[in-house]
Amino acid sequence: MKTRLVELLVSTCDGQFIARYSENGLAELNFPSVGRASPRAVKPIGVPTTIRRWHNATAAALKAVLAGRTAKTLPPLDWSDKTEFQKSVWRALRKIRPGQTKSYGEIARAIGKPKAVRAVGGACGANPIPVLVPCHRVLAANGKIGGFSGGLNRKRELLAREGVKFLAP
DNA sequence: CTCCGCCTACCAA
DNA sequence: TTGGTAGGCGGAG
Repeated sequence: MKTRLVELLVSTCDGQFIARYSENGLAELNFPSVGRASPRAVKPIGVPTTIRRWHNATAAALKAVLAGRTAKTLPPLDWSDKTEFQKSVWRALRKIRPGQTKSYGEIARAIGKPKAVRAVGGACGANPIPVLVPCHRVLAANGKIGGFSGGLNRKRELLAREGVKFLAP
């Protein structure tokens, strides 16, 4: 169950990401939008202690991944109201280490649905917590970069920082 | 039910 | 190699 989300910003070398928390954990992470931050984002005061702790973890993890390193700890992720299929895909994504990649087909096989390749792409596109749930580490079967809802340039950049080589689209 | 998508394997040039 | 494409599946409306 997810009602009102608490919005907090994370300032990084790439701009201000917006993190949204439910009572269960981090529910969404948005890439910095062109322009200024969401006016709805609040400062980390008057925020429940639990959420502040989660946010500290989010901020540290985000900066680590943006630098091409492994996130030591993640806050709890709120995937309630998501489908089982999506959750299974995202769980599989979390097992891919920085610098490693898998193809959509490999993810499909990993979750026991070898033919749901395209649907895996759909779940990646619906990932509400990019970067921390590393959908950018999924490439097309031919070694090409594949797609990315956050914009291919971001995917290229994230992969480059992890030292990953890929073929042109 | 229909339509669409961060895919793939396959076939024709 | 490159380009076109049918198959397959989950999600949204």
